[in-house]
Amino acid sequence: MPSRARVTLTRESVLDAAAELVRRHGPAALTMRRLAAELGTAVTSIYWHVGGREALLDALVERTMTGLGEIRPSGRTPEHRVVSIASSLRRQLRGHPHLVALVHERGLTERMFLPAQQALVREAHAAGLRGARAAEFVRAVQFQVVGHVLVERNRERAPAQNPGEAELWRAGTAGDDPALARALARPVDTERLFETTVRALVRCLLTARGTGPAGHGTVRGR
Amino acid sequence: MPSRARVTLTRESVLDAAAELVRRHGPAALTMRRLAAELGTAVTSIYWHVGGREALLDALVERTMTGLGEIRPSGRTPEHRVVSIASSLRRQLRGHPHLVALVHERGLTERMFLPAQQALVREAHAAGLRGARAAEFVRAVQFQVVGHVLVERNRERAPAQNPGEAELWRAGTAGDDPALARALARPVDTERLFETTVRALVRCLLTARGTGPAGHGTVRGR
DNA sequence: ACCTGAACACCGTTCAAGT
DNA sequence: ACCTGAACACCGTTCAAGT
Repeated sequence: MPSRARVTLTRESVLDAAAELVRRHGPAALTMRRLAAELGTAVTSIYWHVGGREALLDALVERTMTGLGEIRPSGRTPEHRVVSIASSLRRQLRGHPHLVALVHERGLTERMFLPAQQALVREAHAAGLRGARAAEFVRAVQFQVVGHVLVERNRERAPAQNPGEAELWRAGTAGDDPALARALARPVDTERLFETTVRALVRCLLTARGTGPAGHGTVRGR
Repeated sequence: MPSRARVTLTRESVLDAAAELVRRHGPAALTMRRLAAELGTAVTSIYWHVGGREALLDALVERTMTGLGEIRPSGRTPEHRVVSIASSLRRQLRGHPHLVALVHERGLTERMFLPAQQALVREAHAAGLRGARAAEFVRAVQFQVVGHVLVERNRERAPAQNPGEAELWRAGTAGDDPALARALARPVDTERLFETTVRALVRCLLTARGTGPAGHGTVRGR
């Protein structure tokens, strides 16, 4: 009260500072001591407001995730609308690159997809899928989108692979298909790849007619 | 020389001990000090043989990866063979659960797929795909398999989601489809999901006829 | 060529003590 | 109710010194 050189410390202000630290320098830069320095307080004050580092990260992930915004499907057919849901989620996650790492580290990748699930269920229903079939469709899209984002983010921060695709496909390993070798030596256009694969997956799963999902494994599913 | 209470320290023996530590207690347990204790040497000796922690992890990932074993496609059609390649890679990676985390942390997920690329290229050719189309196919499968493994491994070590799918789909949020709600509240059968999605993706990409991969721009794909 | 301990600059967390 | 510094038990890495 007397000095007021700083904003009064609250749970919110701690989370703000933490989020800013992560945004600017990545998750590794978020140490309790550095955060305290940024806030101009003693390290131990943070423990009073948000608990330890684990709790802090939990709260941070939670807050960022709820702020991600609505999923608004667009397009006329279910196929287009599902692709738009997937693209929209991907775009949102790419807008918070460090969040993806944070969420992954904390074993919460599944949570990243929860807000999109309802939207997907609606599209599955619109496409005539119900029950377990619809559930499988939702899960398939979920795994593919989240998985793609994880791989994409990962490769973005790994500039020099060793040995990378470029070297692997320089020699005559391509079975007399130089165009293929050239294509594989080039960096991936991940956005295009994302749309292509999601579209292919959706098309196949939504139009799969007949006796349910393709049989699998040793006996015969369902 | 005089005491010889321990095996002579070599680069190999250091890597052995490190791999064992990771296998038994996870990557977080691999600290230089603990490793030294395990080996019965001074911490600094490790630096002479393998360099710092980064170099150690690099070497560890490298060694484990080369020991993963061959990819042996089985099945009569390209579709079956591609699915078998994907399943085989997934199985190998699941046999080294900590490796996946290690590789991901180090931004090397792409490397996990390199040994499988050649096999996939052969199948793409056998299916009549060439050049950029074949490359896109390989990449699509790559992203999907690696992405799936990442998501799968991630959800395995996140026992209690909060709020999880179970809670989300308990209420009447399923649009009068109780079977769907029940299915989404249940844990995922990831193996089945993996096979279904890979099969769907492969089928769609291998049989896509016409003018090349689906258009992707802002306007309207194909 | 190989190994050592001491030292440095960091961590997260606890706890008794202040106001 | 809120904040503090001291202390504890850890980290990875460097470096001069040993043999």
